[in-house]
Amino acid sequence: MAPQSGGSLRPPATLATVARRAGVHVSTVSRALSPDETVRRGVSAATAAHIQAIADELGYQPNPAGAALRTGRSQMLGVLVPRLTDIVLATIYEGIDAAASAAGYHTVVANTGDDLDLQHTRADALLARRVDGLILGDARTDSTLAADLARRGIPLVLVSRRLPRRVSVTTDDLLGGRLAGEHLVGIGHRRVGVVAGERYASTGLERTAGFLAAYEEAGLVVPDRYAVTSRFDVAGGRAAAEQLLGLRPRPTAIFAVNDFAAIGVMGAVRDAGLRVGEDVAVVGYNDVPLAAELPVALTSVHAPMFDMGREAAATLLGILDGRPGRSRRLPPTLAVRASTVPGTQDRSTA
Amino acid sequence: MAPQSGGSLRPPATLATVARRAGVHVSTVSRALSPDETVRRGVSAATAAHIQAIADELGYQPNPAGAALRTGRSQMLGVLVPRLTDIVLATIYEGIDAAASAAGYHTVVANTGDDLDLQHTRADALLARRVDGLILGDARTDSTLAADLARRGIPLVLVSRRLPRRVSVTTDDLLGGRLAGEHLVGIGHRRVGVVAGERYASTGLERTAGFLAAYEEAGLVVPDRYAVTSRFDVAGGRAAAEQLLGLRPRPTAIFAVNDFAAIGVMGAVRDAGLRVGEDVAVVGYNDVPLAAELPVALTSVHAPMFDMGREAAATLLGILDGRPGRSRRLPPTLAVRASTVPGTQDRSTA
DNA sequence: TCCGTCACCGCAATCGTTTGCGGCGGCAGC
DNA sequence: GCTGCCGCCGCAAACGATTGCGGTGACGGA
Repeated sequence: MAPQSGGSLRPPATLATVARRAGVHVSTVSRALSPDETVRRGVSAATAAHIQAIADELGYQPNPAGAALRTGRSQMLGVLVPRLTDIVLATIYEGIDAAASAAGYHTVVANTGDDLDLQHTRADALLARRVDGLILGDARTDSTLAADLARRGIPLVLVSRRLPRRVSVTTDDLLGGRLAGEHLVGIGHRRVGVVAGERYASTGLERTAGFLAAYEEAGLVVPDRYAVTSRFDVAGGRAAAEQLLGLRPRPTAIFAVNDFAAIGVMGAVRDAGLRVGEDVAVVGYNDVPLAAELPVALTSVHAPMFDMGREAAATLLGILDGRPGRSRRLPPTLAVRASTVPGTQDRSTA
Repeated sequence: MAPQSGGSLRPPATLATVARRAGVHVSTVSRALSPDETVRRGVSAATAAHIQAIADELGYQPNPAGAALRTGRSQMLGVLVPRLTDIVLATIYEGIDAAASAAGYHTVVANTGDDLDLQHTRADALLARRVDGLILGDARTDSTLAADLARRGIPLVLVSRRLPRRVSVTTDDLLGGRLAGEHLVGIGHRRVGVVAGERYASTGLERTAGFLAAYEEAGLVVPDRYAVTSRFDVAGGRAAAEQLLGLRPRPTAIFAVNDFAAIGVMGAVRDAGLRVGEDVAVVGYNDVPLAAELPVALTSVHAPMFDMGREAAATLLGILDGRPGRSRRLPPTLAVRASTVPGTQDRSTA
């Protein structure tokens, strides 16, 4: 292990070092320095202060290996994501890490690329590291991973995507899809297409369902072939949009369940010689920072990604403390921009 | 600690468990299961196989806390980045993690937001976790952090940004800037502007220097006021570009040391009623995936971000093994697109 | 037959922390 | 003055893995 802050190049201070200097037993030092207040009460205020001073002077930092060995808890959380280069997951992860480190936990993250085998492999690697719990950002409806982990008693919280009987923190994707649908209905689009994302992700499924529900309630039905699955990236959105734009009658608006897919849609619209916002309206989902910066600013369902991460971590920490975990669906809002209402600068329903 | 893979809900198997079942001493099990081949040779092939079989059957996973306590090494690397939501750093981090996990190491990452205090705080938190070494993705020329860590003997590698006397893995930013400059010179731009990034980052400084050198060698001098500092994000690029476009004579091309700044530049160009690529050429740096997908595809200096991360991790692992660390500058290439040569689909010098 | 060599394995200490238990005072109550 | 209580602290046993050292047995050579 690397030399620590205690001094230039000597071995880091331990409880024993502090104890010797303070003229007390290591157990007393351990108690005096405990974060747990009830434990700290086991030592008098005077000696506690004395020990604290010496610990500071020596730059004492508890060795997590020793603590983990004794307590059986590593103070680390594992996080699985499809990929960290996706800004949505990266933002969620930042929220997770913020909440975790505020509680004295560290997080270890791993990419799975939405690959079924890799999910298991990476989860096992994290568990081999003895993480205290897991946050899954890549739950798939066609995977047994979450169920397996739950059966093994691993403290577990899903984020971003949901699964039937598991604790999860997501946006209210049904509502988000509905917001998008109501918006397009409201501005007069009667023939619309949906870029629905991967069929194994609850996000795409529910956003699509909410969107279609809004249309149904308006008495408009969206034929099946106007809703196509897709990858979540730019290329996926582009391919799906090309398919939709080939339909007759051509849709006058397209809802993509993900901003990057929406960017792909915009590209396909341009390539077809049509104008985004004028000829074809486009709505995305998540409202990533880039959405407002595009040449034609993208109307998007705003999702509180950072908050989702924070809540997910808080929920998992609660479970580790023995409190029951409850699923939450954070409310999305709609940010209307030029891709559906040309001339709009930026306004947001909130 | 969470129940492990060994069984449904019983405590995870330990060396002792395996030893008892195998009828040997724990030390023999430890040796038989060691990743180090020379250690493994201390036990006969027969017993090793027997032990291995039982370990597999029991799903034995070594407890890292025990190993870390004894060996003094945690098999964890700490990584500091400005922010993980920056796809450049996220990609570099993926490279780091790929190399680290292939070598049996885990990585712990922390955001510093390029904040001087936070850099120290987060580094200390990582060291308190007893990481075996540190990779700094947020080195600043005006910070003493790297020097402090080096003085304390912490194994250290910089990535993305350089610092004079430290081991680093970066792209050859001087060359990258030069490629951008030579390209613009070559297509006839004589009056150019530079969005130079933050003055504390070697990336912006060297990319700018390389760019200016290319112009000097062409006998063209870029006046000081045509090179402005900026933040690295879209808004920063936009603000800087507004300033540049206000100059007379107006530059006919702008080089931004970062793709997101370049996107901001493109926005400012449009807002000024000019056409990107036609009236004002724009060049970015890094060649993030989005660059090729923009409505006007962005010419950009391609940087091997994933490889940088992988090399940085490999270098740090080498240092941990006692090998001397050597700095590397990976060669960038230029991807020419429509933002400088209208009509270009996509071609890349490689 | 005896000794030396070597391969294989066990012994036990050690890393640093936490925590149940017990001891030792001092103080109050009777 | 004795007993009981309680606040404060020390003792020692864990937790799980690694490793220097020494022991045991087999085997070969003389």
